Amino acid sequence: MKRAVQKRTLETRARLVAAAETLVADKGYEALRVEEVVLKAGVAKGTFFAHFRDKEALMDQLIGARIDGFLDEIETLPPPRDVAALVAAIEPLMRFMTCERYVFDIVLRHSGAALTEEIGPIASTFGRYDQVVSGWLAGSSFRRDVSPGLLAEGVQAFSVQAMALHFCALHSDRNMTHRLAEYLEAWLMPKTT
Amino acid sequence: MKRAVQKRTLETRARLVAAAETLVADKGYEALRVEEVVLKAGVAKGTFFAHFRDKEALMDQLIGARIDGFLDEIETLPPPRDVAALVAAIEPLMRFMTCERYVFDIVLRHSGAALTEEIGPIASTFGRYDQVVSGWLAGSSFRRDVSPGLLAEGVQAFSVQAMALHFCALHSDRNMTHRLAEYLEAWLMPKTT
DNA sequence: AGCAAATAGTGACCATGGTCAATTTAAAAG
DNA sequence: CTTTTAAATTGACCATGGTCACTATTTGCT
Repeated sequence: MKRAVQKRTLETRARLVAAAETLVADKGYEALRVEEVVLKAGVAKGTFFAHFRDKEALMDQLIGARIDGFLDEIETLPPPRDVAALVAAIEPLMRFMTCERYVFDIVLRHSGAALTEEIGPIASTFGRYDQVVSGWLAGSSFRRDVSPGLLAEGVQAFSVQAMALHFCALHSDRNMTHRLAEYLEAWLMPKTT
Repeated sequence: MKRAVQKRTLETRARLVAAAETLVADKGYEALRVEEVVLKAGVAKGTFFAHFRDKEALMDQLIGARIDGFLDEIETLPPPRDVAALVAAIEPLMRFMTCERYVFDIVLRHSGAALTEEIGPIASTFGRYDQVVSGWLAGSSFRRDVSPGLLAEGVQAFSVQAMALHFCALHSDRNMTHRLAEYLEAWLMPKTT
């Protein structure tokens, strides 16, 4: 027989998340230790793993929540008229995703859902992202020879590429958006003869 | 005063790599344990870390070597005339990179060099890959409105995307190459009106 | 209320990657 | 050949994520 989740459960979970968020705000994602989280939340270590499969599951949730926040912002924007506007729209999100190498690694690892039924927070945001960009591209002045869905996947692929290159010392910080703009210009507005 | 590397050093390193390769061949990359490697190589644990910064550095080397092998093959091929040929050429490499999720994660994490001077084996192979594809695209019948270098970066971005989606249960195994073909058709031969 | 079943929480314990002061070995100097 | 010095090796030790048998609590039933 199945029972409803107890209030206690929600509280504990909330305390764990709150503790983790505080610690992250203080020292960043990479420095987060499960030990510190449970200490701050006032629960035993085992409890943590009763709520999260592993440390990454917590990260998935924390980071996914942040990404969702950025997507909320993005959704309020009008459809971009050109590549520059598109890049400007998603720049804050990209900045967050590359705020730490560790964060970017986690985002990458979770961007594709591991299993169909087990779509995590970050994987969901990628779906949302695709949705938003598809919508933008559907009624735009960008190329029309391929579907908006495919176009959006391409935007995602190039965004990831631009972020990945951001971590090479060769390519300096502010080049990330320039690089993306160059990619998207070629992707969304090919000038083939 | 600096001294030349001792023969002993090379031998030890070779034994470590050989032991690791055997173990990987037997149980795969993810199951590799440092403990087992040093046991098989007949050295102490500390010795391992005197030769490799961490376990990932070993993985970088092992996987990088394999990728180089695939690139050797690829380089013997004639420049592909169309997208299908291009995809067919790089398919074996993609298959290897996605043979384990763990392998793909490592490849991703190392594909961009961490520091300019610290370009690891995998990062080098990505440079080589770009080189090869650029060469192919330079004198081809694909689009010419953007540089071969940029085109090659796009091929890389789409390859990564296709491989990443490969791990979603939604997209079945043999769809990886189809997906890539679709991307590259749109990327390399845009039919904009 | 009192009991039974399901759920939540605990903390000692384990697995494994990684460190480092001490030791051994090889090469150069005298 | 001895001494000196740099390099290589060692293994006890640590850090940290993760497990699990056991205890505690809540919920539903009679």
